[in-house]
Amino acid sequence: MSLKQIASMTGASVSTVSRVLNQTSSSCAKKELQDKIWAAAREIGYQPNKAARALKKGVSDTKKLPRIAILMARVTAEEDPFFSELFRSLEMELLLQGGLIEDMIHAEELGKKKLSEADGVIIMGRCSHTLLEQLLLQNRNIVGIWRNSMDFDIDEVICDGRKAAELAIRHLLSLGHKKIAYIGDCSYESRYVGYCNVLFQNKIPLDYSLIKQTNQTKEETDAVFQELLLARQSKKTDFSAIFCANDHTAVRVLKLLEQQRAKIRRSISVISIDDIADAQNTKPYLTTVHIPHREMAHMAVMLLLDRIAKGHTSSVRIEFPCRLVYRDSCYPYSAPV
Amino acid sequence: MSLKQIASMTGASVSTVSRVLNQTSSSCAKKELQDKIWAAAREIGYQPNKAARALKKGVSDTKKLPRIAILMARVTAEEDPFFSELFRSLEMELLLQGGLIEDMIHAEELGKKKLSEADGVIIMGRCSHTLLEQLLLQNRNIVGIWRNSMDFDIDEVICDGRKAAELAIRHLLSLGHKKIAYIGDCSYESRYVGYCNVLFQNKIPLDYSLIKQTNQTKEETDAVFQELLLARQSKKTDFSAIFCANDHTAVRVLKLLEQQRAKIRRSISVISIDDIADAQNTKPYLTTVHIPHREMAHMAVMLLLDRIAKGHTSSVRIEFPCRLVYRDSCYPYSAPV
DNA sequence: ACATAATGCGCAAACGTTTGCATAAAACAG
DNA sequence: CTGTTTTATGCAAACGTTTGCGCATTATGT
Repeated sequence: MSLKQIASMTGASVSTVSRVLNQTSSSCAKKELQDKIWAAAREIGYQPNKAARALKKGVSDTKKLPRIAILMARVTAEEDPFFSELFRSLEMELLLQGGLIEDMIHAEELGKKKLSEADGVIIMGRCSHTLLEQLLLQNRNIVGIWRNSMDFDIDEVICDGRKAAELAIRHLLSLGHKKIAYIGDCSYESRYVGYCNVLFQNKIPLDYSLIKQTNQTKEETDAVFQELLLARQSKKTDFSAIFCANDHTAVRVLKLLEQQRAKIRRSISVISIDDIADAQNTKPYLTTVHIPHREMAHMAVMLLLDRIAKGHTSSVRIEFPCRLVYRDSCYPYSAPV
Repeated sequence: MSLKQIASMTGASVSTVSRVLNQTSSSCAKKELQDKIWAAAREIGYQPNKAARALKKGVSDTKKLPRIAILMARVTAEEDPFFSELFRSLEMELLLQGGLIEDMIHAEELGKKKLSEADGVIIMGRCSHTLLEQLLLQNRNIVGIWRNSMDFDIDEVICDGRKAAELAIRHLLSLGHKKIAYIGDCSYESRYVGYCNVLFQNKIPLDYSLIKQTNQTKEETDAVFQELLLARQSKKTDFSAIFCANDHTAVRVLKLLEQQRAKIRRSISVISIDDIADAQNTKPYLTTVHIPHREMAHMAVMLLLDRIAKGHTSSVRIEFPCRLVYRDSCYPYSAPV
């Protein structure tokens, strides 16, 4: 399938065919011949050879890669493994889809100059409204990922924390648990809301002695865990399951449970949200809610590159579903002996 | 930057350079010459011209276009102009992004054979659950557009009808209207829900004599309009605004209002949803809620082609916001004389 | 009817590669 | 030293386009 073929079909020369099909100028062939050429083109379903065309036109083969800045909170893998897994996914997708990481900026140290040089910005996690407003003035191509907020007019790729929590809690309920403790960072409001929601729907009153807020340091998790244990031993509150707001905490909790097995004398179910890699290094393996961060990153990058290429019109909200991963840390409820 | 340049730098011929750099066979040049060529290549930072290479290698430039089937209800532009505008947008985006419309199938006459040949399917509007289940067995690459349902596990591009309606009704409320009539097709549940919601939130009881269901034929719209007018003249219900579930109905209603201006003796606000092209051909121009069907189509096609290319993993839900378009058919409320 | 301008069309070169074939040089076997 | 294989290299054609140039044909103005 080529110009040559059309040429031989119509008796015209290759150059004429080229000129007609490209409509280089209206005066390059008689109407009659033009029709014949178009007919032939349609007949064989002509599609111009892009390579040849690009070659001839000398189109710069190296279309410059869009430069992406990533704006993120300063979070180490130690503090939040999920966050850094998400970041890796973003990196990978950028590489795969041909984006160039222009810069990685921590929200606090935003030197604005850099951002305006980037073609697009990915915001990971929370950032202040004032910052976002500033950003919007400089650059319309912004996609937010992993920020459960919907206030502003930027593209968002999200996974609903509330729904994830509901999935987890419903699972515990279906196993017969009623007294479910909560250990969570205060930055996971939506997951906490999900926890409360499901309990409320099932007419289980909140027991505030079972609800522990913590930042995610190991020390504080340990302390909070001890509080729970003490409360339990004083027979005031006897929970049979723990819902952790994220895997990072849950992994620590599993370790503590293992260490204190003797004291506890009853298996306690643990469930959480994220499905980080470490969730499969625990004993027992952690049952958790998977957040599809690979797919989310894929979508975020695709969306951003599309915005950069085609221009931004209407902002969009892309929601991914999460899914329960059944592993070994949840047991059917059994009454205490 | 080309082989030729390297050739002239090293004194070798273009063919030799090509062979060396491609390592076609280990025995194609003396060690010394090879080194010289590599050195030169490094010096100018040689990057092979992909176009030329593809051309020569005859790599099928015509990576076959994915074949898309569109599954849609049988709706004519006469019956629902928005639906056909959306369809046009889809057609355009498919063309633009390099999809091939394999077939257009009306849901009722689904000959299954065709669908399995397509690489992907776009479902426009509602379709039965059993049909969807069948479809999922044949083809995972399905994206739904314009179907306000979320039951199944397929990609969805949506615009929330409830929110659109809420936008419209809130606008009327902000203009001071309290008695707002509803004329709508029964297939627009979510818009009806939005209407009820806002009234409820504002403690305005529903007046069922103001709520008229209709299919969208001109005749029935006319009949329903007459009913409303009669009820009004009997002084039982005095509405000052009409919310139509879609522009198609609203356009007709505006015409009827214009015709009967003498009888009505008071301007009645009209608002609806869709923002079809005809909404700007009315007198007065119709105030309505814009549904970004172009952007939705763009996204749907992009998503589908991506699924086809990369495989489908987690289904996703993409929600576009709608936006109120202020035109001339809504007036501030003024008490009747 | 003639000069001039406009149009219609083909030839051939070019874009940067790759590769079959030819040739020259080297290596080897006798 | 001759004949034969192997190795090293260049020539030129091809891939499918686009486009400048030139020639032939037709239309236009006087």
